[in-house]
Amino acid sequence: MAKATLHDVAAKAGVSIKTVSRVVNNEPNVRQGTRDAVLKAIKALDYRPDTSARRLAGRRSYLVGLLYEDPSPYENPSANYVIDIQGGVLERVRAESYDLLIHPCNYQSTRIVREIRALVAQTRVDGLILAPPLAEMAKVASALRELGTPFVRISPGQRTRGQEAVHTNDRAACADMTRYLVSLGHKRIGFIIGHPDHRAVGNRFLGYQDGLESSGLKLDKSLVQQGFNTFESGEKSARLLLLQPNPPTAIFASNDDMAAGVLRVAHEMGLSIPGELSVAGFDDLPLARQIWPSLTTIRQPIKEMAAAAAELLFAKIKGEEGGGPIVVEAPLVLRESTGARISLKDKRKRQHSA
Amino acid sequence: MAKATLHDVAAKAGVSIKTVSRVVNNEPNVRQGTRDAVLKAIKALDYRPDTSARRLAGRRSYLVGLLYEDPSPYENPSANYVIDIQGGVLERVRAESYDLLIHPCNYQSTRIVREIRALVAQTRVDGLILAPPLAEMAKVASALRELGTPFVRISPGQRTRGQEAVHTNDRAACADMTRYLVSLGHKRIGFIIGHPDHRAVGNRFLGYQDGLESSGLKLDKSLVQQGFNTFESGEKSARLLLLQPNPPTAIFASNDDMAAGVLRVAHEMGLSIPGELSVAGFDDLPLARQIWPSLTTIRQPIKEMAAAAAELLFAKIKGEEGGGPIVVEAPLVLRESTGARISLKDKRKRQHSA
DNA sequence: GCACAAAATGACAACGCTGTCATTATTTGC
DNA sequence: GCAAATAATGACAGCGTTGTCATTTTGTGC
Repeated sequence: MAKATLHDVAAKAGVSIKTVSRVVNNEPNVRQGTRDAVLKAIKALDYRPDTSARRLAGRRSYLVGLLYEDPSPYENPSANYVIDIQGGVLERVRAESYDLLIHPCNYQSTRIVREIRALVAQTRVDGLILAPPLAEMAKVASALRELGTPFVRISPGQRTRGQEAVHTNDRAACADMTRYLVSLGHKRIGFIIGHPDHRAVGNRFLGYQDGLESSGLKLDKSLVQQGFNTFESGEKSARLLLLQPNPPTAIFASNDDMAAGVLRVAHEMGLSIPGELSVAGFDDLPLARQIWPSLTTIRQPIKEMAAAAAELLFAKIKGEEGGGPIVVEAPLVLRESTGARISLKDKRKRQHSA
Repeated sequence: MAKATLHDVAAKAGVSIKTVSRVVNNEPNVRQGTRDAVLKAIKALDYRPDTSARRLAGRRSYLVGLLYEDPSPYENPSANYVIDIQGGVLERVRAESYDLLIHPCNYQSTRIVREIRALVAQTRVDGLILAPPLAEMAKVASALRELGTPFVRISPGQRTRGQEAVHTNDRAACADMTRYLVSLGHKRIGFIIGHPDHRAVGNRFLGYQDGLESSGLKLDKSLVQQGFNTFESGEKSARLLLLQPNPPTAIFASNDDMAAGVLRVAHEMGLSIPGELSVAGFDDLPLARQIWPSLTTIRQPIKEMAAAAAELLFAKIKGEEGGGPIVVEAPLVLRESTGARISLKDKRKRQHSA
């Protein structure tokens, strides 16, 4: 059975191909009766518009691009993150019968803007979705604006021009986590800052500060280390934090990979967790459930964010206004790596009553 | 600057568009001088053939599909695996200026064959790359043969019809790993079999048996458990293995996720690693370096395999014969989770002091 | 050199759709 | 109820390629 075309449908419905085209594209000025007849013919013939023909004839490409940091090099962000983003975007993209063009890249490359320009020029994508850390690169955004290509960013650091981005409430969630640690009895809570190029992760540090403040604790700079989102940088920061004279009793890392690094160092040092050290992360990677002890963290609903971003992008492509920025809730996930602090004095009573 | 078309190039080179088309597609019957002139014009105008137009006019779609098991559900195979596959395939696909269609799916779905049929019918892909476990589904393969769509499989279980697949030497590598464990002094080596639907992983069990045999050890069925490639099934199998009267001193899991599960159970049981229990996995996921202790495993060069698969697919699409199946080496990676066995005497001392 | 085969090139119609504009129904206003 | 306005529909030319087939050029054998 050969593939049905507009002509087949038109013949079956007794109208012209242009009318069928109008129905398919939801254009106005088609009588309800005609529309129904066409719809019926489409269904009967299982007609699907040919994307190549549409691309060739029309102004649209029925293509959206997804730009993300290539996770294959070891030191780069998690594959799970990218997979979830792809999954969320694919879902929406398919629903619109668009195609998805995946494009892993390297945000540090000096040619990144040229690369993106070339991508847009060659593929003629109708729109682009940017994942961090590309989402927050000003030069990328301005290049795209100049090209007139609609785009939506996932978790950019700042909320300006909000309606083209999807955020999580990282800051508030981190404040909550910090207060939770305080509620367990911790007074010296270490923090590992995320990669400086990744501002959304920077907001997590602000949340930590908020949490301290609202708990009546002061920020102690000796308890804060700069990490780089990697497992290894988590290890390094953990050593710096734990080997000082008055080490923290809890460490809150800006992401799970670094938290996993902290856990590893703690194991090496023979610290019991959470008895002697509580550890918290952010992201809720699969890893968080698989390491030992399982990691208290904050769940980032990545797939949903990606789906929301795609939704937003389609609205932009269709020229719809408003909708505004989308903020998705990131809930705390309490697991084994955090617990009541055991000080030199016995605080086990507390544990029992809690 | 508007995009250059065949016409522009033809005008500049002083030939017809058909001749330009011939040059672009490397067709025969073009004089060298003409070819050079056209090539020069192409370069000068930075001409790139329009994929949509090609798809529409020609028989080819300049599209290859990548089918893999959706890794988003928690219990499913690793995201890293998929990312590496995508990376390897993308590399080759771009080099051929083809497009890549990613298609996560669910191999257990009853409609999987229909889904793939629909995919082929709608997108008209020129070829397909199948990742496990879809790579070894007979009904998928036969449906594709029937449709006449070229395809290449990555790590299918068996080596029949080899020239359309890329393998690793899993069996030999697992035999090596087993012998390595024996060389450390282990005589009771547990094994966790992979998912029964994933035959390539089944070969690993055969390798384990080979290794035992060549070391003069007999297969003890009480030391073998059936796993399902997941972290959780690794935990479960580990408990069954370790809680029996005469537990193994080493456990070799068919993949890293399960090995991570074993590690976790060992921690819970207070077993020191590798002192009281050695653990080995297979895959060398990033996880393998991040858990504690780091995992001895076998590296599967997934990205290279995927690139090789794409290469093979293009050869098939072009109708080239031969080349045969590709086998990629999987090297052992020795880390902290395996070590010399501590004798019964030492073990007792330790237990007492602990 | 000449007839003929083979190689090189070109003309032109698809491919399946959208955009433009002309044409034909249907309302609307008064 | 009639002209003008508006809604509904259709005819047709591209979009940038490839495939087919006709035409021209070059090469070959004798």
